[in-house]
Amino acid sequence: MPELPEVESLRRILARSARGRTIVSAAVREKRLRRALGDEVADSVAGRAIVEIGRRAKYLLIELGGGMALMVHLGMSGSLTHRRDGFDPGPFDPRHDHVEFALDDGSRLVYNDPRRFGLIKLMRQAELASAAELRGLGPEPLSGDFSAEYFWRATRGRKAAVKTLLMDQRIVAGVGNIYASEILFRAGVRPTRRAGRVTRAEAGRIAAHTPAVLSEAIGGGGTTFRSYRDSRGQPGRFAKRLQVYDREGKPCVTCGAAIRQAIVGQRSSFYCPHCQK
DNA sequence: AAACATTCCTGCACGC
DNA sequence: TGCGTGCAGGAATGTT
Repeated sequence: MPELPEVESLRRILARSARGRTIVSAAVREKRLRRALGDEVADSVAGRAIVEIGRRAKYLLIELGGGMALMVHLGMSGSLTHRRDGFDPGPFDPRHDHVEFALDDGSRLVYNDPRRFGLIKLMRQAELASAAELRGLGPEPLSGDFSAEYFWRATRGRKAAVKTLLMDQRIVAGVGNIYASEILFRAGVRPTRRAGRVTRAEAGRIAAHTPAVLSEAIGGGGTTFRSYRDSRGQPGRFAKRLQVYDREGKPCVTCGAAIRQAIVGQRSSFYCPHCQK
């Protein structure tokens, strides 16, 4: 679920609902996430204000008072919900409410993650830029830094499938499995194509459609494929607008040909055999 | 019951 | 030969 659009939607909602609040206390019920949570996290965040909510790639960056910051990654199945009295838990199994932050207005920020592939890490704000998770990330696709020329250069000589490179966080930050298929459909390039064989024009279309698809998805509040919910517990509305993902055998929205599925780099990929070369 | 929205690690092949 | 890089495959895990 959580690729860049879902994390950005989350960031925007939290910036309105939680920024400026103070964390009164925190409780860690399960610290075995992708990496074990440090024991000091709960005590260290208590009393700190939530100053700003940022994002880099698929990482949510919560700036706290006193020069500290929380780095949050949702993995495959994570969610961070802002709950107050009357919050409908919906699909959230309370057994997977692993970390909870109580805020000064009585609301709670709850990190829920059934598969525990996610990450919560407390660090000094000054250390963020050099953090192992963020160092080495490619350009942000919505910043304009992910240009046609850049992608063209990045693909030269590469034998891996173009979809694999589009999902490589070192090449461009934030594109995951769902949006990679959507971007390549709009660009008219098959996900299986060797990256080194992508033409300059195709690289240009991919670079152009990447921010376009991601922006549209953010506008729709992200994509709910199975269980994703935003911080208010709402599903994303972009799933209705997916043109190829999870549509194997269904007609292409452009030409009517049956959408095909292929495994590329271990990941399920979808494309139109007629529109994508 | 096979598949899965993400990332990290290992091991092999290749080229300089 | 040795080293770095690219790439494939698998692992982590619970749910549907």
